Amino acid sequence: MTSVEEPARPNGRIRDAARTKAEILDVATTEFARAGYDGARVDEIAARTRTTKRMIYYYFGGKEQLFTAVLERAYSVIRQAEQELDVEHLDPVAAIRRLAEVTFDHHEAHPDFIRLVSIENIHDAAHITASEELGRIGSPALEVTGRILRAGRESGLFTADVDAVDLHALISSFCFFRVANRHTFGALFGRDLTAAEQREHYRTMLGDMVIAYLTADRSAD
Amino acid sequence: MTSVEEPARPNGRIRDAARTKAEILDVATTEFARAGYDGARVDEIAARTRTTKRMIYYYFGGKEQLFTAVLERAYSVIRQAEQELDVEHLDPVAAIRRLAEVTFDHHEAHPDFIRLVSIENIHDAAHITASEELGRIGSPALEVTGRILRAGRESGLFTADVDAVDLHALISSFCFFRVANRHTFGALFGRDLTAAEQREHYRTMLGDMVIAYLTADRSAD
DNA sequence: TGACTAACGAACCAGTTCGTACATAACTTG
DNA sequence: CAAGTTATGTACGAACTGGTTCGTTAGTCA
Repeated sequence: MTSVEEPARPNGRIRDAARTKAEILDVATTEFARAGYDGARVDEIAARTRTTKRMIYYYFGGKEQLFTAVLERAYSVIRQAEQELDVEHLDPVAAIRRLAEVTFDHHEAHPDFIRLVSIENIHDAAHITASEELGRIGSPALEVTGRILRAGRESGLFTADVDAVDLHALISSFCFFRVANRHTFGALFGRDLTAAEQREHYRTMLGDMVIAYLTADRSAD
Repeated sequence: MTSVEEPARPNGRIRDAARTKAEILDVATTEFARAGYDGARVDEIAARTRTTKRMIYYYFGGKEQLFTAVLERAYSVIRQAEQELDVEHLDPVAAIRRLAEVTFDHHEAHPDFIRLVSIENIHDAAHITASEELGRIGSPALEVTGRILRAGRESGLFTADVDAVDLHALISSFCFFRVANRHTFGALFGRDLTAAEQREHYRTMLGDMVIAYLTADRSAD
């Protein structure tokens, strides 16, 4: 997520709009993810930047718009990762398992993003709803998923009555919960869902769960 | 969650410690769930009460302790619901399905609780960790779940390698995600996971998923 | 019944927080 | 290189916010 490279310049006033803007976004992402929207302090974000609070208002307009910009960039990262998804050459079962694994890995790799999503939900997705940019992006992975599901159903492998959106919800829920709720879960049940040595266990568990669900014998129904 | 009954008394100063305390907790629960910890305002909580801010500090000590008290009460509600769980007379498959349904229903019925859990996770479960009361309560349902799982495995019905805690995570994740992330999910994918007409679909989906996972044919492994 | 205490209310305070007014320096372009 | 534009830093303030101070009243018990 850190996209600012140090130009290793001496200090003194430098004019580099792109760098300043990107640096503010980087710091703001960390700060909002750490403390929540209301918990985050504009002064604190500015202080961790090589520029001043003035620039936050100059480039983004205010705290609210800054948070929206943070969300927009965070979502664009997933969209990009999804577009690189290459599973259509696999058979349906392997493709879905791969999709689940990619989702799992992405959640694990971006805990800050998970926190931002939690925070945005506490605010009833007000910023996403207001953002034109976020309204336009669907999810590139959904179409791929839809095609795989159709192929799996046509070949008789998949029996479950779900569409791509439902399947996405099912996969995401497990990945999301494991990262987002690890603190309360750990405190209450004494198990760290994100412990490194459990990683493979949960990754396999997710894949098994999804495939078992999709391919379950429903002849008794 | 609303536990304060109106005594229908005329106004003027009344002395009722229990009522005042409970009313503060009720209002604080709503307010924290609505705005998050930092977003919630002590003045606002007081204003929505029939008493004053002074009483919040008198009874709870401060904002932080008030939030902890809110969490403690919210968790005690589930613990109680879990203790009323009566599934051990059912066969393993029916028992687990029932467990999943009860969890599903509880999440749906208590969206405020879900929000509080999200909020607490943003704060790294600091309050739960600090609370003695919350440290003591495990989860009464876990032992029941463990017995069912063992019975299912002994009878050869269940093949999955999971314990009660993992199963609880699996079930909770779907129920939690559906409620907690409904706003961002709805905004991005145009589907309201909590729409009334979809309720049965997702409730069934959860049960099917859990049972399919637990009973999947693993002879090929 | 009168003294004591738990419960309560109004006003206030000190520190914080978002946002802005003003000044100025660094590039760009004619 | 002069004039204009873009980018940047400093200082400040009005409103808010968690927490407290001080005083009062309702219940209760010797």
